[in-house]
Amino acid sequence: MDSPSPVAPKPRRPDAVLTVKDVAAVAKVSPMTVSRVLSGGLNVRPALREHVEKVIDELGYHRNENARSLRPGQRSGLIGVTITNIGNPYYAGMLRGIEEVASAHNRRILVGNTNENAELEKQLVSDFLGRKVEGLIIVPAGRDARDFSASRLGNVPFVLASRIVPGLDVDAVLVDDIHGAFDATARMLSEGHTRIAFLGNRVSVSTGQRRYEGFRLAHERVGLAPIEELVRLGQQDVTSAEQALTELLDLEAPPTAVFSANNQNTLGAIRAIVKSRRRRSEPSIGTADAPMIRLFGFDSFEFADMSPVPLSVVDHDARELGRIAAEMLFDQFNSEGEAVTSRLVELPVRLLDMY
Amino acid sequence: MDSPSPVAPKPRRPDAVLTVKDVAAVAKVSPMTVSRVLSGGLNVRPALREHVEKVIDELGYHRNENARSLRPGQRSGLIGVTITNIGNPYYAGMLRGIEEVASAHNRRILVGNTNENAELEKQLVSDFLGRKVEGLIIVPAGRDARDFSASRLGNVPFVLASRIVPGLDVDAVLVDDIHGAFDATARMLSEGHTRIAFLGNRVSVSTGQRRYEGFRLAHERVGLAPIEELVRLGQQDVTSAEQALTELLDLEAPPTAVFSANNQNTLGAIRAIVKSRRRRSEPSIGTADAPMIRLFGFDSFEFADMSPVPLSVVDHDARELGRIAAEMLFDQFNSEGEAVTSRLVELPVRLLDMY
DNA sequence: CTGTTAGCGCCTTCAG
DNA sequence: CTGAAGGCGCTAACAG
Repeated sequence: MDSPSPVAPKPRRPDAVLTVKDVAAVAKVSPMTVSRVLSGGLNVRPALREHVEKVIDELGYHRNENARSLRPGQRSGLIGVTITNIGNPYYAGMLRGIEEVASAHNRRILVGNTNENAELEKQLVSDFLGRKVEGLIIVPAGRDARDFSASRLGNVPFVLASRIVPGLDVDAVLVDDIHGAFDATARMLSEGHTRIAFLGNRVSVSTGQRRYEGFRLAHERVGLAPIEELVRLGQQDVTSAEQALTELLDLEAPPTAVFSANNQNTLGAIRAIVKSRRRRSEPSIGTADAPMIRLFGFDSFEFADMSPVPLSVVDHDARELGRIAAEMLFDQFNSEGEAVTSRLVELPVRLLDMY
Repeated sequence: MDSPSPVAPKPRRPDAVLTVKDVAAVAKVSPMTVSRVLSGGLNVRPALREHVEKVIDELGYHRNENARSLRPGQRSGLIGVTITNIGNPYYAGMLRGIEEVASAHNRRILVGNTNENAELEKQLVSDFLGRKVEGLIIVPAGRDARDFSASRLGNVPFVLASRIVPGLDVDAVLVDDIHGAFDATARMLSEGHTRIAFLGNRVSVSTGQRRYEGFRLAHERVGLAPIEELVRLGQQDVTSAEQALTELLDLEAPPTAVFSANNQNTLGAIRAIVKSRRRRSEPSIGTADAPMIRLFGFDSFEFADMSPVPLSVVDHDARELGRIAAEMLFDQFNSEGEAVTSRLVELPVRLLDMY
């Protein structure tokens, strides 16, 4: 291929990585001069600086950031992010927002998937701390506040994203779950629905709890209460959600409306509705004889507007949530040692009709 | 100076991060013993080991991995991943696959978003190299093979994922675009369709080019050629795809079938078809008078099986693609200096009928 | 089994 | 403007 190599670098070992010394040797200057050039070359004679820069480029040298961060006062430039499921499009959006802000602050992100496993989360955090991350953004899988104590976290600034941990008073950004669920439910109630099903995930997850709370409060406001036999919790995937709603639709007195508290449950609900109508040979669109069930889901998803079932969603921007979480973290960097009142941001939602 | 206080650790500066020395001082052993305990404590008296472990835990000490990786022969435990758009669910799936394998090998991942920007990509890679990543997995935004030369990449092992760079002979994992498009097209041809539209994105992206090639080859095999007026390239979003197909459907001799080369185009196609039938007051299902147009799309999506238009897809698993890319990278680690024949893995696809 | 020494790559400090 | 010395946290190699 191409090898008009003008200068033959002679690293000590053939496979060894280049160091400032190697560059210095080739450029015939001291390592210190190379170091200065790398840091902007403010106090270096312009001609020399250019010469050194050329050598750096020719050799393909990259400064060792790890060694650099070893010196006291130096920052590692790393932010640790742990997510319960990176494959989830929702968290992908969030990650994108985090990356965006981190990049703008010239930081890189270390990403770990906790798979909803608190033990794994602890290990990842510990590893990240070992890599001297400057801060952490965590979608908590664990529910034990002690695991997130300042000492366990090496006094590193951190922010909880999307979920909170009970009893843990720290910076966090959440979706406004309660208002979102409240508004959606209130709307269905105002449309005349009184038998509204609730499909949610484990209440032990803070979002699940908060969304159910909004659902309950909306009923309370009009002097009603959720109908227990129509409340199904704990569906973590599309299949179990589909099954749950199928069962409800087969009841003597089925629900006339459904609130699904997250994507998986919304998708399952749509499938259950479509299949149920097919099974009963009902038309795919609502009619006087066979009115379409009212469906409201928390969180939008890709192609929600292509849903075969009319659908409204409580929407928000995961990417924005990620951005805010990251901004909060960088805020903490700038207010070292100041008042430590923790902030809770609740990202506003909007109701969207996808039909 | 200070009286022996057995419990209270005395770090040099109040906010300084703990080091092995601090632990050693509190545990009343040498730093070396602490180091040994941290590395598994093989040659340490069990009682002493437990004592040290306890101190480590109480103090909340975390070993500095950056300092550790400074020693020669030590690995950084980092893999760099650059992706053109982390927010894209497709790449989120891929990232998950990568993380899964990296984790299994006890490596962490540094993730960067290149936003389809070759310059940004170069900067990210350079930064990652500075952090001494052991390897790189890249979804290339750039198309200049020189940017990926071994010297530019610091001789770090790397793998291209999802796309290739022309003229760059390195390990890569791709979807089997050509066969996928070929098989899909062949099937439509065997069903009797001869006027098949093609909706694709920029041919400059390797996947776009390869998918068109499969489309062309399938025609060639039966002695036909793609009909140029039915080929529309360059639609990057749902709206432009919808518009492109709408135009085709309004031709004197419209296509009887459509091959859409990616998600965005498939969704646009579905919309165009649904609206076109509505506009002409044709029933939403195919009839003898108004037969449904045949639609085949590359890549599946969340609601494919609920499409209002009968649809087949060329499906594959992005997570599996990520896994394979990571496996290939770790293979390279294990075959340092061996034969450097680069491997191209083409992930098999499967045709699915979603009706 | 435990401790001492030295040096990884870089940059702050201080001399020249 | 340039260079030399020293030390960041850690652990191989070598004592003891």
